[in-house]
Amino acid sequence: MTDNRKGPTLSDVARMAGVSIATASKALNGREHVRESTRQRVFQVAEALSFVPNPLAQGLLSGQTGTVGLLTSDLEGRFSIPIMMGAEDAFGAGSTSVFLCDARGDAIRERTQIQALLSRHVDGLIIVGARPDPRPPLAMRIPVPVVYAYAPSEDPNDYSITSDNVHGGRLAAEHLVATGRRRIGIITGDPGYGAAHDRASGAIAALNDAGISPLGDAAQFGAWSEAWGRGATHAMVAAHPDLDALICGSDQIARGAMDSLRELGREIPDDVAVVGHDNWEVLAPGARPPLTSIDMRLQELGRLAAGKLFAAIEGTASHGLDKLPCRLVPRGSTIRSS
Amino acid sequence: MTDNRKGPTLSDVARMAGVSIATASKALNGREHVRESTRQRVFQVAEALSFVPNPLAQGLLSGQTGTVGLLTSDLEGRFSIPIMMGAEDAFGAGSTSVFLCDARGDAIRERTQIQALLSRHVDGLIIVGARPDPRPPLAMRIPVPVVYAYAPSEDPNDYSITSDNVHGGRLAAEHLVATGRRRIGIITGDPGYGAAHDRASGAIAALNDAGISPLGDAAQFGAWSEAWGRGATHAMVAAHPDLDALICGSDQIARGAMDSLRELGREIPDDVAVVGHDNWEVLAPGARPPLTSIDMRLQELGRLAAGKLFAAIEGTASHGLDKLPCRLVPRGSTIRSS
DNA sequence: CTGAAAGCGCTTACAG
DNA sequence: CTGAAAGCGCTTACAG
Repeated sequence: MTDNRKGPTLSDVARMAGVSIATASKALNGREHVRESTRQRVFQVAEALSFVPNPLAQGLLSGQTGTVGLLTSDLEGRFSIPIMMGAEDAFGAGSTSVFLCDARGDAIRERTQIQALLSRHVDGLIIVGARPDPRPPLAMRIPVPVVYAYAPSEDPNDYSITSDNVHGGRLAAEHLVATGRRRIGIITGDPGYGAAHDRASGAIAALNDAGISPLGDAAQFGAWSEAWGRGATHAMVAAHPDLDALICGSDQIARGAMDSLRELGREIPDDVAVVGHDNWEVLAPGARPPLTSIDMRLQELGRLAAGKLFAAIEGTASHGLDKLPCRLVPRGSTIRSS
Repeated sequence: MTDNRKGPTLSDVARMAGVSIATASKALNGREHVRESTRQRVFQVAEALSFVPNPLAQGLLSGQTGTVGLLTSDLEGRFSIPIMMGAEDAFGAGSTSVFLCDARGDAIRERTQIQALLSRHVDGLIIVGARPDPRPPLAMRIPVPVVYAYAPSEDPNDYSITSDNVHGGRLAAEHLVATGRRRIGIITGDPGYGAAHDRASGAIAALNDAGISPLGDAAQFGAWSEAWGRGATHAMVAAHPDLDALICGSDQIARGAMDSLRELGREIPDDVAVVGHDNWEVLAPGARPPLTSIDMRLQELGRLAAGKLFAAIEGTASHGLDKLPCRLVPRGSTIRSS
């Protein structure tokens, strides 16, 4: 399990290459004023010893550690993990590492984790909120660049990147209209979420563009749960027996909706088409039929966030809010597979 | 966004307290041979300056950094996040931080991430596998203690802690027997998973203890999916129309099973009781009725793993395999709520 | 082109 | 009880 902890050190390399450690350092770091043959020799020795510079020592000088902290409050890891994967892609292997910490949606814990990250001298921070709505900016002075992902910061001076919820709603509606639906209901989540309103208004705008209105002339708000999806669908079918499509604010709501539709004897997608939101691997493809859903492209979101953070670390900070367009993933709940 | 990067340093504290930095260091670290009044003065100054020692500098000396790496291959974050939370609990706030990295189930990426973690001088590693089955040990020399969680290492010389799948299966069966069920079927996942066999054999052993056998005299293996749960349930009902309970290898399978039971006109739990496995927040409580499930106590698993790792870092390494008993969470799918 | 020296922030023997 | 000095591993002006 354990082994000799210490690897070779720069002075080992220097000694074996017959140069001073200053020269060895310069050679390895590509500084100028080193004879080519010397550089080569140093490299050979370094390779032979499989020398790896100690980033702690480097960091002590430069203040940079090649690490970035990703602080999440998303207990499920449902949004954070794809975002983290995207961030890792952007930073590339080896050079910069991304470390994820969980704040558990707790402001105190958030402080503690940030202190821990900061005391380890991360070069930057990506803050991933628990919900897509704007959140207050970090309540402390942060000496490194910060990027807010998924949940934007309320401070327009910060840089944030979030999913374009209006666009997501629009995509869902356009897809249904394009596939011939006209009697379309909207069932979405907790009215306390701005994202719920955004998705609904995007959908409604697209319907209006097609000359129609949502059933009941408004979206139905409730909760982000299957149970709400079931209940709202029952009510919707009772009020509008001729409905032919449902736009749902989340995959969980959509699952509940599909459940109730089946119970009420409506065939999916023949009688009623259903679109979800999140394109969650666990829920969407396994549904019966597989659920068409709006994908927020979280991995891409993470990639972009990391790119902005990297630029800020290098000195070019961004400000304001970027919105990443969504993508519709069509499946059997809206289109009968041949 | 940015600020004056550097905080106060030990020598700032020393200067303001009118002592040498050696004395300041000793005072702050509780070393002996420091007059009490001196210590107090140093502490006051440190507090006033909100001095935080630079762990990079400390680490350079001690070789310890107060960080632990948690390497996961669990893309969903479904198992890793609770384990990480448990580990954080065990380490307590502030002293040791846990950083999560994602290997994406890719051996090359695993190496890269470990190199990154190691070059940052983590004090130890927790390896969380993607599936509960034994996995090969890390393919390289690791100079720090390692603990395998969830997926045990194949090397008995390593220390691993995993969920007691046999016990989980047993709990499910005992619960059903205790609530009066006798015609019990077992539908579980991919036969390539040892965990599937373990859960099934635990359940069968408990049934045997009660003097009964599972329907069809064996567990039905298939896949970890809703679709398999649906299909297997249809077959099970056809073959054993008098069944009164189903033990499922995962919550997803259970959800599929419940779906099919309802479709076949069986009331849950009156006609047929259903037990899942994982107690997954997303699927279990929202089911109709809420799903009784086996909880693997992943957070506790993380806590224990961290405890062992900490002990190993302190010099007391463990070896072999610990199995954490499961916990049954009863809900409406097995017990009619009053 | 090369190396001696100072220094990043801290800790630890070792003298006083 | 207190402090000057050396050193952890590296980089960076500054002399040669």
